[in-house]
Amino acid sequence: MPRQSNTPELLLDEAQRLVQTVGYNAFSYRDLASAVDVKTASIHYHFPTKADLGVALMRRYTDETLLEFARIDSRAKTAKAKLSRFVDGYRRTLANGNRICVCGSLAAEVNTLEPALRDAVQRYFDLSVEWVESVIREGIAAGEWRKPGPKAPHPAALAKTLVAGLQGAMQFARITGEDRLLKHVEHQHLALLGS
Amino acid sequence: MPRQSNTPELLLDEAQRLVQTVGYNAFSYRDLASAVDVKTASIHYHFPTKADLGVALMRRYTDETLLEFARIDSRAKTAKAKLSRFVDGYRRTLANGNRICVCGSLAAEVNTLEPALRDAVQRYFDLSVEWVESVIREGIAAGEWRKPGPKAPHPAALAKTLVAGLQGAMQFARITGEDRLLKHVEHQHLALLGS
DNA sequence: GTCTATACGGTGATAGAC
DNA sequence: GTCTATCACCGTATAGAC
Repeated sequence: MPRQSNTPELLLDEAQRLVQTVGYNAFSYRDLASAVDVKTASIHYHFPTKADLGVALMRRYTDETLLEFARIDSRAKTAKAKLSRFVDGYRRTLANGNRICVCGSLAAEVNTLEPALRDAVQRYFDLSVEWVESVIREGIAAGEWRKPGPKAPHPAALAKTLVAGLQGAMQFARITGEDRLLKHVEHQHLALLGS
Repeated sequence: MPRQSNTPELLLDEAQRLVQTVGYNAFSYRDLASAVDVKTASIHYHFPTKADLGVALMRRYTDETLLEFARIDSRAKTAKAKLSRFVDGYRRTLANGNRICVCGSLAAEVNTLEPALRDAVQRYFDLSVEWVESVIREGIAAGEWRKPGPKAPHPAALAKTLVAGLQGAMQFARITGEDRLLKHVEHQHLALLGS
């Protein structure tokens, strides 16, 4: 995904990297300034407050994720393939310098965030779960997976545990060095669906 | 679990509460001082640096968790009951003012932590997984659950996804208000074990 | 759009009196 | 053990020149 090389985008790139590696509260405008080679005053010109920067970051991050959902929907043929690509996104994030999901990071600091930023994080989780749940229902409708019952949990529950499980797995994996955890989470959910 | 009301313990109580609600980087000695009604200089007397405070907190937290594992081992009869009590600990934490696990919080900030503190977090995860895995193996040996195979994942994988899944579920639940997520994670792992 | 200069509270930490 | 006083630095943020 190629991005324009203007200052705001470069700032968001670096801000995202820092959120994913050290957290939102742990980086400063000075950190961004030195990385992008501008002065902090210039950052305030583009993003008056840090909350503005955070909201802009979440907007871009959410848009890109929704775009990836659409891309997966249009290219993957089976529901299983869609879930596989979905999980692969997390794997690639982790492989990219041991980053975790932007929202997995913000989730831990949620009580310190501006309301607008907190809302954006919640919305991201809602959108992710909504999409995953639709994929699961699609797989059931297509006969790929069994219907909810005594052995198969409901799509709504599976969607939430998958998203939450992947977030937890990324944080766990970053610390322990475990590299098969995301695959385990994926396979366990597939097993619960009967495939 | 009654605690002595001396200053260091009160400071650790408040530090733990803050780590679990806002994160390690988001609270200051001033926050602790006002909560415990001492001056920041007194905190430095007990814990010279913030890293010392963090390490002391992790030591106490880990010790209490190991004590709980021993308590569960001695009181719960079946492996299923042990896992249920284990998950209930997370549920109680979340019910106690929307707190998350100390280590789930620190995990998100791990790249900003002093090495000694980071090591303590990793050790906590290792100990948790180790205990959960032993419970799972015990349940399989006792015939409560089926052996690993094409349908049942290996104990090592299940132990890791359970711990990571519960951590992710707490963070997810705190934001979305979802209150059945921990139960879902527990039930799904039981289902994968065949019970 | 970017800069220099600056304001000003927060931060971990220390010295030394009691 | 706890206090007052103080430090040097870092944090977000702003004013105004270019």
